[in-house]
Amino acid sequence: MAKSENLSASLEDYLEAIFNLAGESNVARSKDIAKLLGVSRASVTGALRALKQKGLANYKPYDFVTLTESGQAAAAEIARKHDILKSFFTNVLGIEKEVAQQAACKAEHALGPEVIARLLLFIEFVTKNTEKGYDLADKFKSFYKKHQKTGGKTGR
Amino acid sequence: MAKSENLSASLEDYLEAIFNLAGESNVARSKDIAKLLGVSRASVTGALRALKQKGLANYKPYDFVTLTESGQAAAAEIARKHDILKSFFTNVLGIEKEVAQQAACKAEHALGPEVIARLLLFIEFVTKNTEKGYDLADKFKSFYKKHQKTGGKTGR
DNA sequence: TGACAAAGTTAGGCAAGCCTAACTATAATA
DNA sequence: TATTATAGTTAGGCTTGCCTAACTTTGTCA
Repeated sequence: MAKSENLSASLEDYLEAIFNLAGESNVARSKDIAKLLGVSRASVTGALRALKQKGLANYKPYDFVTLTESGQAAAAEIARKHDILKSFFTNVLGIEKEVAQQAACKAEHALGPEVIARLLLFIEFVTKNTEKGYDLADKFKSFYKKHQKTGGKTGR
Repeated sequence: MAKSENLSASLEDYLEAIFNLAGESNVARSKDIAKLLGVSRASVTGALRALKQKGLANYKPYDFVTLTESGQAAAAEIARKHDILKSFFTNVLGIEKEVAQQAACKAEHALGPEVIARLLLFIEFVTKNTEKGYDLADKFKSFYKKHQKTGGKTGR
């Protein structure tokens, strides 16, 4: 099983992009990957070769891209984590979608698997607490607003 | 004022290392920086030149390193954030010190200033909640333990 | 003071990722 | 089917950040 830990942050981005594109339209075109990631088509070619070499993508020059089984699995796992993180960033921290997405993409590699695992759990915990009526996200939002007014040093 | 956003993750690490070393012994030697960051002395030389060029370090070949005023300020800010993050990772998430330190160092650049600012605020909020008797960290710890026993998919 | 060790620097290389420009393959249509 | 546009690839280059090996400077001590 290909572990995502072997993947560079950059390759993870490509993998996730392919996964998402393939999910939407069943087709991942080089051009769209490039656009989605804001990168040149040439860079995509390089990445595809790398993903193929790692056994994550079925790649033939001048053809559509699909993910191998382990590529699928890795991508799904990456996407799952990103979604959780993103929702924490947006729903709890109140961050804008775009920014949250970006941050979620980079988080795993930066923080490392242990911190991420625990953080995901923490988010789950916070979410459950919310359901029970102790709405942490809401409470935090008031806190944040108050903090803004009183000119907290942490805010921008 | 030199903003830390202009600094690469790597240079931030060097800056913080110098700051910490200088704090302890008032002297930052190339050798110690190298050791602290797990990097060759040659790499340190390169980083010092970069920091000087950015006006953050007073650097002369074959001499000790000190930080300029803006270097000090930037380093202090970086260190402050790292400390907060680290304490969240260790105290709330229950991550090991070393790992937490590493993650904290990389977090800012990966997550970006907005997410970090909000996250620091969130940590502050959680901490305050703790003081009021609703000990989130503690509650999370039980949650985590329970989750471990029941074989959660998010855990390691 | 002269020789040696330690600290620091320079030179040269490597890998990852990105770019642009030029080329090739594919597809679409007159 | 020949032409042309579009997608994809290749070639060559740049930057960042790291490395090792060899060299220089500095400091120590006999």
